Amino acid sequence: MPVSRAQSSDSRIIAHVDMDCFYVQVEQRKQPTLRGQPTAVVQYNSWKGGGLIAVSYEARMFGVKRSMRGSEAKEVCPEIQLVQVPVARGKADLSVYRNAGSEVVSILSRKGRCERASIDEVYLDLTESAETMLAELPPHRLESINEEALKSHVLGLDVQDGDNARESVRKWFLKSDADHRDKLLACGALIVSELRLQVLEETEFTCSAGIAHNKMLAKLASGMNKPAQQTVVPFLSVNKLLEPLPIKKMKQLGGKLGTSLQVDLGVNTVGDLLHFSEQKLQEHYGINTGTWLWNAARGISGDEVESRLLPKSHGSGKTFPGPRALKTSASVQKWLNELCEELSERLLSDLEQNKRIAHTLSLHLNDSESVKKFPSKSCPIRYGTAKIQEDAFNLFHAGLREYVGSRTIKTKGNLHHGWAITGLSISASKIVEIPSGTRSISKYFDNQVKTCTSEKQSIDLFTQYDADVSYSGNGSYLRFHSMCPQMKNCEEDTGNKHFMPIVNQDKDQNESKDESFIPKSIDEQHSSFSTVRQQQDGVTRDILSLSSSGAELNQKETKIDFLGEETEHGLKSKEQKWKPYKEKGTILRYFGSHGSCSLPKEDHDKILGDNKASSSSDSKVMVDSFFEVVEGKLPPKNLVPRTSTTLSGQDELRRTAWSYKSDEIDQITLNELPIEIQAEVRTWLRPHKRANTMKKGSSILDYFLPTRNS
DNA sequence: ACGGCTTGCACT
DNA sequence: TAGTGCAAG
Repeated sequence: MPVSRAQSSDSRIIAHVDMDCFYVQVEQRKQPTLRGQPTAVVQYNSWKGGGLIAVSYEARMFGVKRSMRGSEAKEVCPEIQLVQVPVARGKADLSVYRNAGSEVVSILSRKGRCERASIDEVYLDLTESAETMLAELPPHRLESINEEALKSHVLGLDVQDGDNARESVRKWFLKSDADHRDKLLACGALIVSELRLQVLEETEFTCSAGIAHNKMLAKLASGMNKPAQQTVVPFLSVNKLLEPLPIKKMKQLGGKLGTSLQVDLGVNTVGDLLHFSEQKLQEHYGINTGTWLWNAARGISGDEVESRLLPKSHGSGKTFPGPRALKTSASVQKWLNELCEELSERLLSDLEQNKRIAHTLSLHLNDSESVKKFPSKSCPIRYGTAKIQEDAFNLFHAGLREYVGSRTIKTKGNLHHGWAITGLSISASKIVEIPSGTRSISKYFDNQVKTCTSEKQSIDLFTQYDADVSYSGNGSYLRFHSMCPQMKNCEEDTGNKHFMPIVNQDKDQNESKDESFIPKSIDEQHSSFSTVRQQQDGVTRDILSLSSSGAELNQKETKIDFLGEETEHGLKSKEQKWKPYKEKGTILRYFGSHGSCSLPKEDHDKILGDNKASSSSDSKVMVDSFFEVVEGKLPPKNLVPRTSTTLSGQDELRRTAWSYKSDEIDQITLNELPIEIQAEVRTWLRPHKRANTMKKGSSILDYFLPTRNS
């Protein structure tokens, strides 16, 4: 049956804040003479004046639109000022805008829970702040309401014109017998108006905002009165707002789904959508989307504001339209190198500034020449520009082989290999924070990374690893897989998901001739690896630091699995793969702090699915971990071999799991650590709690199911 | 033969 | 999971 929870319990106060033509404002701040002038930001001026990506409101009045070319804009608005996006490494560089966005976020996140939704938008959950305000200093007790708040647009408010508007807004704010939800909204609007003023004072940027009872409505509202204004959506005006609204104006319905609603169901406004039962919508669009649509039409959205001030991934890409498409391996490599350089730089600053590490590197390509899509590829990330470049290029070859392999192709001497890359992008995802207790460790990392990249050397800074939080079986455990370049005799590990592509050099030879691409020899690659290995004489070498946000599960103990046997280094194989690290005589020494109890699976799932449950004060202990790879030593006594109950019998034979108790750590072991880390580890060995960063269940249904059951 | 470049999320 | 596709701005 229809969902009822959101309607009744949705007295949250949510704001959406949206910077006005943000890139333009950033440029205007840099160059104040542009203020007040019709201005647009363009990238790549050479072809038809470049493409517009942001347009000032003055320019919009002339009919200038985003997606116009610079020359078109000049036609409709001759006096328009066109500012170019900075270019670095042959591509647009958006870092100034990203940084400006961060400035804004740091201000807007002062009140309530803040979610950075894009480079220039945030959502705020102001429920608590609004409730506090209402309890302590409700608007009707205020002597005055600030100007900015008085300029609010309150939907459904009877407003004549001119000065009257402000007067009725004031009355709305001061109304003491208003609906409780409206009072909270009023508080929210006051808070938002103050935040917006702070943004203006501290950054010189204006923004617009919407204040409503959920994200969807807040977002809708923030776009209604721009620039530099805010709009409030009282509960009772929701229906009037939505009914006449063109379906495509709703977030998520601006694309194919919206078109389908129009074409297939004849739905043109949100009001039209009301005539369809939830079941009917589910029949057309599936259970999740169907329910979502049914709710959306009624202004219901359980979507929560996530607490997140930083992006979840970093990417760098470029298009090579039509004639400029990349047709040689060498040109792809060249551009990949540029993209990887940018990405690496951004990863490094994320590490420095936010103590975060990405885990996955992905490559996406577009090929114009064929209907068939070029496959995306990913692998574990290794820090250091050269490493990233190398891995990216390997990913490209892995994709390429798959791509051309599946189609008949006559290559011989033909520069046209049957592909032409029109889009190239590389991205880093699965970014996790290094636990706060490991600051000095991250610093240690940090220095190494810098050293490495500045010397343009390929040093294995981060030995590859894979943190695999397993939720299956009885009780959970953490599994760490150390990774290294695949050498001969490695057994396939079915449990591991990351593999580097195979680089078949025989196959590449044609290309190398044609395109002067010289593949790095396997020996070379190995030597860079063994350089590090050689240094590993008894002392700490490769240090892996890992925080697993998903690991905020209760664990009696954490077990580390590592796989088997040392591999040969001097192989002459022409193939290289990435596979699980298997070292004979290698000890993974592991230190961790652990929770002290375990949960039955249902509770376990509950925590995973419910952000609030685990962020509350009774949240369970976070598992922090830290281990190093040291050769030629036996496990310290405090590493007790165990058999993991979740492994199959065969795996049990191959794997050894070590669990560790923090109070049994061997001082000698500790003393082997770099001096600056020792103290840190000692404090860190004491169990401590950490905020949960676990995402809420993402299915739309998840938002509503809890109430259905209750 | 062009709207470029980034993000995030749902689905499978 | 990794890979694909959609959507937004």
